[in-house]
Amino acid sequence: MGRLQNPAGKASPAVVDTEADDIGKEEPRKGRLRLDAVKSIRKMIFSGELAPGERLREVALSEELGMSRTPIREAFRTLAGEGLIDLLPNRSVIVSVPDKSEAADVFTVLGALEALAGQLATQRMSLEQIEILGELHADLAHYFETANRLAYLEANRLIHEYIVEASDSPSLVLAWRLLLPRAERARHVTTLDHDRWAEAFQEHCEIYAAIVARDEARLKQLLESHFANGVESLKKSEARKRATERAEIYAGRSG
Amino acid sequence: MGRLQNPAGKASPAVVDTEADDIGKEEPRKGRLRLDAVKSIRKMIFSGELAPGERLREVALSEELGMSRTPIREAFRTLAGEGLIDLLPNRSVIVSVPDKSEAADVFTVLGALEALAGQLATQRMSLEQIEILGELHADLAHYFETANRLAYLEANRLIHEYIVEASDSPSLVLAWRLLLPRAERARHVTTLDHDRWAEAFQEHCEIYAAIVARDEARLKQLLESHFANGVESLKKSEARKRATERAEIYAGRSG
DNA sequence: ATAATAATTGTTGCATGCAATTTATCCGAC
DNA sequence: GTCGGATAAATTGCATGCAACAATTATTAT
Repeated sequence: MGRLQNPAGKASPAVVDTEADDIGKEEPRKGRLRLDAVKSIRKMIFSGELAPGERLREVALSEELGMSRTPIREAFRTLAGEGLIDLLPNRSVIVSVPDKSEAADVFTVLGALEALAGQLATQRMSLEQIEILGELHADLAHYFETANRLAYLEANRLIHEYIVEASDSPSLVLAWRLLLPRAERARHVTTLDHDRWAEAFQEHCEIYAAIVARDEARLKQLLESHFANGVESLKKSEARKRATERAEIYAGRSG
Repeated sequence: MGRLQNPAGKASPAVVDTEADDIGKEEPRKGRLRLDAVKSIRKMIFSGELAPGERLREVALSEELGMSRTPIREAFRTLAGEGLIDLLPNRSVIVSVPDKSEAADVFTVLGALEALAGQLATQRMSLEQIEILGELHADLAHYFETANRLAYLEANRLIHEYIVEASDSPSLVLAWRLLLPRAERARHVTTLDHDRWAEAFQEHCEIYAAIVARDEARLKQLLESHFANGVESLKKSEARKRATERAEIYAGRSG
């Protein structure tokens, strides 16, 4: 098993393709093994392949991802910073177990952050930026009308990201980026029902209008309620899901 | 926050690994080298020993801190997550250069976070927690009256931390802790003049009163203005400092 | 002398080995 | 049969070595 170097060796098929560059701002040039590890492990957590509370062993992951333990270890530090895994002293690292209310929690905090982002952005956005946002909003509208759920969610994320970055507040962007993976994880376990979808889109239209009008106070309020409504919908969805799970248990289904 | 059991019943705050808050240990214990590195490097950045933009070389740091490159490298990942350093692809790591308005920026965001924390805390705090907060506030008052500036700042930090943790919102705590080092760095370059000190203490008294009264709306407003006032004072202080520096340059002083 | 290029040095990225510590297994006592 | 302790296996933390990449200096051509 003594693998020497792995130069240019795409020999390992287990590596997932790395297309989206969600979080890192480092250019994925050469030393990308660590970043690949971060993305792969994050994906595993989102997909549920790694269950909450599950132990992450360095050797197992390194073999699965076709790299040595070092980049895995370093990826752990990054993921720990995102709160996706917990580093226990001399013991294994485990996938953090999301509190049952984590989804609501993270959206609440994101709501506060984006409300502030909206305030700052209305003051600081250039006309070009508002124009770009208009295009993004048009995309969103298109995906809503064509009922393209996945594309809509991506456009939605882009808009929120754009507003946050337009706040021109490095700390705000930093904190927002930190929480984003958790929100994504939360989103992966919930579903967007159609009523909420329509409502959310309507809210987005108002948000866009408030930005164009540079109505700071209104935008803040809109963003706050946008997230609060999302949390509400989420809680309902969760309650429904729990009820379904209970029903399955009673029906004798185990998996 | 995603932790399984709380080991040995130590009612530790809701934070995961990040960095354990032990006080200085000279003995090269085991399993803590990485955390020591994080703390040491952070301190160097705060103290200015490592200037913004300065390159961090792994070997130099490892020799200075008496450890190998590995824990240094891992510490870099953590610090990069905090935004204190920037990781360039295959090049050196550099101390991130704080934007000249970073202090105001980070305090603005912290203000929004703590305003939310206050809202949540008023709903969720137990009577015991309020009692503990009362003790912390009494400490603060004592240090204010005895004009013990350093102890006051520490007590101040403890109170804010306690409120944040009392929010019982893992995401909020996570984001807050992320920004804290930046705020500390900002604080290290500013001074608290006496007028602002008195004003801030007065605000703290009102904050405490609002918590006892569980007046959510008022607390939120108080915290917001508490931070806004802090930012204001900061900007004035910065302007003063810049003026002084200019004067020194004209006077021919270089150090 | 200057500019382009090649050799050299320095630094980061990754792999691997070893020691320390934790976790798991087995055996005996109650 | 269950609990407790000693031993063995597994796993993490750290150190170190090697190769790739970047920066720097030396060399050569114009």
